[in-house]
Amino acid sequence: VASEQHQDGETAVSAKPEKRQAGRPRSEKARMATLQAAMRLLEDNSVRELTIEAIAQEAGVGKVTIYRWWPNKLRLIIDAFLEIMTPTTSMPRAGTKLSDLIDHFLAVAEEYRGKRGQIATQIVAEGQFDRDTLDYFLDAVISRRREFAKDAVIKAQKAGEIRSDMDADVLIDLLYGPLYFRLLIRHAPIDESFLASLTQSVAELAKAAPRTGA
Amino acid sequence: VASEQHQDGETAVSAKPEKRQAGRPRSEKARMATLQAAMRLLEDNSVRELTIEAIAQEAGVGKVTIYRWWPNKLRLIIDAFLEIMTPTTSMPRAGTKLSDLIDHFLAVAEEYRGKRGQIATQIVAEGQFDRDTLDYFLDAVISRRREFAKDAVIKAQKAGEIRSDMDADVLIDLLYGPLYFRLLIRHAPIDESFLASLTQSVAELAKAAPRTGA
Amino acid sequence: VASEQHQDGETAVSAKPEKRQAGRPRSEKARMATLQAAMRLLEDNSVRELTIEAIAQEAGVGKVTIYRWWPNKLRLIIDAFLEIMTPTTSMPRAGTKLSDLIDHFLAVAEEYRGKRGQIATQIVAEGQFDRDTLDYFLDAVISRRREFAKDAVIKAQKAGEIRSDMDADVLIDLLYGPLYFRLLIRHAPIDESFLASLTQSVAELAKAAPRTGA
Amino acid sequence: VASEQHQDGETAVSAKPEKRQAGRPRSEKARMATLQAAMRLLEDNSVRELTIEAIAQEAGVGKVTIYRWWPNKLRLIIDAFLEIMTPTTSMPRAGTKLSDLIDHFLAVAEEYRGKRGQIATQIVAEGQFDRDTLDYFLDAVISRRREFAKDAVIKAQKAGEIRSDMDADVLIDLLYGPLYFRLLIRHAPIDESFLASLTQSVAELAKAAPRTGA
DNA sequence: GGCTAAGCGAGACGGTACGTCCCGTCTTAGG
DNA sequence: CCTAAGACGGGACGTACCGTCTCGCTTAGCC
Repeated sequence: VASEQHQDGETAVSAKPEKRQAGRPRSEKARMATLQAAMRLLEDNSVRELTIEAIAQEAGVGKVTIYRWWPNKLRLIIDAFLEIMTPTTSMPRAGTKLSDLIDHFLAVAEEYRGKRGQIATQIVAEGQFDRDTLDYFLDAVISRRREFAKDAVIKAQKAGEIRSDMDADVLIDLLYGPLYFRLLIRHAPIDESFLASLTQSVAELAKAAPRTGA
Repeated sequence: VASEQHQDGETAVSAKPEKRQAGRPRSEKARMATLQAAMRLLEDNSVRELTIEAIAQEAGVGKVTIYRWWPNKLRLIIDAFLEIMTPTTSMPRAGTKLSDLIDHFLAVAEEYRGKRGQIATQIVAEGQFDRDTLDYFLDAVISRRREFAKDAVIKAQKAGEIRSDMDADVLIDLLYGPLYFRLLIRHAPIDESFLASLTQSVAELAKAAPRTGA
Repeated sequence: VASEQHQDGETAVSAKPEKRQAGRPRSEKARMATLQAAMRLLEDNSVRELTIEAIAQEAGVGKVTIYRWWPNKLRLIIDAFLEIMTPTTSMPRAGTKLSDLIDHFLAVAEEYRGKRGQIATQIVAEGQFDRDTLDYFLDAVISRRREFAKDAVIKAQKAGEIRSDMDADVLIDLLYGPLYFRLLIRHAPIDESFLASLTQSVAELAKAAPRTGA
Repeated sequence: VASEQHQDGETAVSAKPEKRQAGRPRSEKARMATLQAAMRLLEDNSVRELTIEAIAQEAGVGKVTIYRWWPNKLRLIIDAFLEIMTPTTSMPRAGTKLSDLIDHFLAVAEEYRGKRGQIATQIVAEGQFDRDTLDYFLDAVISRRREFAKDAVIKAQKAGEIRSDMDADVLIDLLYGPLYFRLLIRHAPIDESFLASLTQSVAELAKAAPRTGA
């Protein structure tokens, strides 16, 4: 998916279309084995508990091979998360209806209630200690959804479905914020009644006629 | 604040009011030195970078002394966070006004925009890998505020300030969720305009007349 | 037996026959409990494995009490060795016969083939790293026997039982040296045949007529 | 010299003459640095005082590297003792003369009166608490000399230089026992007069005509 | 088809922190 | 003033991973 790797510094438009590099090419087999080993180990271990050493062992791959292609554990895990785990919540086409936004949110929420949410949560947690990691995850996961959502909001505003004095970012945060809040703080469950109440509130807010005297 | 320590198992009503325990009593000096050393080191290091060894060194305290009184690094850091850093956001008396709730929220948000928020955020992050840690932080920090907030909401509902068909928990999550969301994901700043927009939205939602046809 | 303790500096002839010192007197009970605990633990542990902490625990005695009366582990163990274990090889009266010397040697050898020898051996071993310990053991155990042995040799020389050009110290070393050698190096067993062969050789050497042309 | 290391279990005749093992080979540089650091530290510290940590530090080597190749401190020290310190007392060819045996003994005694003897002595001392250590030292140092000595004795017996009813082991113990005795117990010095008296006695004993009526 | 160069597995390397053990000292209250 | 209990500062232990470094061996494209 997004693994451009961390060693080539020639992203720029090089003269020839394909530089042709000498030597043995990267082993796709090793790459997949590594990603799969990581996911397999994530079944029973937290992101924190995983070690590069254990992944290399499990994958039957040398540690150096891992370090050659990923700068650190988290990048590898995020790649695994993306490549192997996330074909699901792929973006629908943004409709003009408020309900499209909410439907997508509910799909995400549903998915994140399980193992996947746990891992995403742990990636965000680790990201607190490594800005690059957080940014990478943001780019790869959060931003994509956000762009879709923002698109949807703006279209809906144009269509008169959502009142136009509403900040799109804040509206989206009002939807996703409480979800992540409960995922991370775990002070209360993410159950049907919570999701219903939340989406209803946001919908109501979005639809409300612009206050006249504001 | 809440550090009852992790070793005594006789909280029950023992025979005599004060059992009087043998041996040299815990050194309050060592305890404070440790907490202060932790905070001092947190100025320049992330929670992750802190090591028990460095704290012990900085505090002029034996490692064992630390392990005797705190089960792990995080508990120590949370205690430091509570004891030394948090006299600030102490609870006001819950008024009956919606604005009391929002004022308190703004105070918390203000405080969390700086160093303190970073630390809280890192504690929550570490909590993802240790349930006990998360619970401890929840109990000591989140729950207190939440109880106050919930109290305020309910009083306001009785006073007719907030419409009564609103789930108090969800309302509070709508307020705090987006704040934590931005603190943790950092996809957008926590600035005046965000806080204004957010509080206004929540206020509007809270005040709105119950929908008739729901 | 020999525990003069390491703190009082008033061995000198003080004015009054019994100075009468203030405060609670030393607890003989604690002293014996300590020595006995040490010996009990020596049944199953090497001198090295013993810790002051474990001895204090086993004896139901405070660590400080031990440190008050013995400067270190080894002194305590030697005292225990002397007081509780060694009434056996107490000195016979030195006879004038060579056979008295050899009989005593055989008694010592017999005793040292078991647990006791092991402990003595370990004390000597620890003594390699603490001159005081070695000296204390020397004074208390080795020297006593040596004095007896030397006495016996000299008497025997005067009586014409042992030839007079023989250095008494070397003769004794020829007897005890091989015994300690095998105890410490364990290259060969200390069995009947070894003891027979050794004592016979020494006896022969002691009796041999002085070489004429020396 | 004898450091076969403590991890390979395939000394047996494996299929191919040289198995060729994977991975980076052991660093001879690290090995020598470690042994030399150990010896350097032994100049000023007793065997007991040495710590693996200090050796690693001094050698500029990781602790794990040391643990990888030596099971404990003593094995490392013995290897250092052998490799770096002991080219000296290497075996002469065993002659048929009693004097060859005694000359060798005197060479050993001379060498052991200094630093080297101290270290050997401390190794034996530590060996009292770890059978493997003692055995390893025995094999590498004591046994070699003993074999030479025994060879010499037997040849001398065949040549009529030493009387044939003498147990070779006991004869050797009569020579070396007193030396080690004084080294370990330190009750008397190992000086010229002692060595002269000792060797003379043993020589006399060895030469003495077999007792007729034994 | 042989040459060159990078990728590969294995695993040793220097290093940092871990959590534990015991040292010898200290600080309580009680005897 | 001694005693039991036990907390204290300190230092070494042996272990776990880190990220780097050699090894000998593929595995490819280019000459």
